[in-house]
Amino acid sequence: MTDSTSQERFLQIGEAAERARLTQRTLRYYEEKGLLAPPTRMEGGFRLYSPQDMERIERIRQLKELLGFSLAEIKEMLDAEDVRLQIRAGWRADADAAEKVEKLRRAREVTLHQIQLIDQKMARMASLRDELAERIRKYDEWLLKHTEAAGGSDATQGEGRATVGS
Amino acid sequence: MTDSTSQERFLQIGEAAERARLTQRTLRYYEEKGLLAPPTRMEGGFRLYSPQDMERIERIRQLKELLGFSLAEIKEMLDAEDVRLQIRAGWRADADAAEKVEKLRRAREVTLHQIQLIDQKMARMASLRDELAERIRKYDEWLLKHTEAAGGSDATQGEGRATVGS
DNA sequence: TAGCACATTGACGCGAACGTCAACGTTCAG
DNA sequence: CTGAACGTTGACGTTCGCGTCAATGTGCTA
Repeated sequence: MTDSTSQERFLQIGEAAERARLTQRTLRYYEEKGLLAPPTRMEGGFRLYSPQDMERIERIRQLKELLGFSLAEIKEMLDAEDVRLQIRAGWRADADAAEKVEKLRRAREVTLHQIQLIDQKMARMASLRDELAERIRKYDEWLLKHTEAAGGSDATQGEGRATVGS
Repeated sequence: MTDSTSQERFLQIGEAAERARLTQRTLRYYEEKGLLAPPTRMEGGFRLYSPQDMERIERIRQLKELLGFSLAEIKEMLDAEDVRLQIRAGWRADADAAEKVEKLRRAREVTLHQIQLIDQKMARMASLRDELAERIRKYDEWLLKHTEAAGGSDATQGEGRATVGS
């Protein structure tokens, strides 16, 4: 098995973009903006994205679409986070000590801050959700009143009983 | 007391913008784009925002900042949702019946869809959160190793034991 | 009645985040 | 070795969501 399904190979920009659900332009743009490190190239100059690159691309999408950060903000985050990779690499060849510990602390703080932001957002989203769910209940109430009053044929599209939940 | 504290009065664009944490330009822009119905005016032409207007403005902010929708998307949502207000108003003067029930169904669907989007987002955010929390644990692990190894003085800023949770 | 803060419309400007050519080089199957 | 598919670097264009004048009108105070 030479791994035909998905992971663990280097991808050219076309397939990379496709898998990431982004455009080639976007990938190049991210690179241009320093969000993505310049990927390795083939001899002819074609970009080759490693699985790690793909991971990072995915992270960028998450941070952008899910949390709504600007690319500049995302860059900051990833930059701070990159300590991780520097660790995996030749880190034990520790030139100086305390500085790296400090970097680690920084990275930890950044990540923690992200978590806090997520928690805040989720809380606010939950409360908005409640508001909307309540609204649904009102709609249902009114609809019941009006449909049973007008004793009509109730055969509009089969949307089914979508659960709203707590 | 003629209500000096906050609610229940009409505001000019200056104060309205201030309270909403937006700019006057933004409010006018929203109006221009149809997100806000043209508010009432003073005789001279100055805009006067009602409490309901203020509510709507707040909703727009929520949808934009929290969920990251575009103004166009928000407009759609609010438009569909406006059935609610048409209900509160002279609705019982029902000219025709089925059409309004249909509008209600539409509004319900739109709201339900919003809820589903929120649920999806929250799920993805939760999983991202988990990932980040896991990362924090790794950081702590490494930090422990490196600080106990280098037998250092551990008195860097009092960040405290920030809980990461499950 | 003057003066100043506040508002109005119109128009142009701007940064972010890409889209879209154009002109050209690379890869690889046949 | 040729052709189609794929990629490369500019460079200019576009949309969104406002910012920022400028010229002018309004509201209220003194």
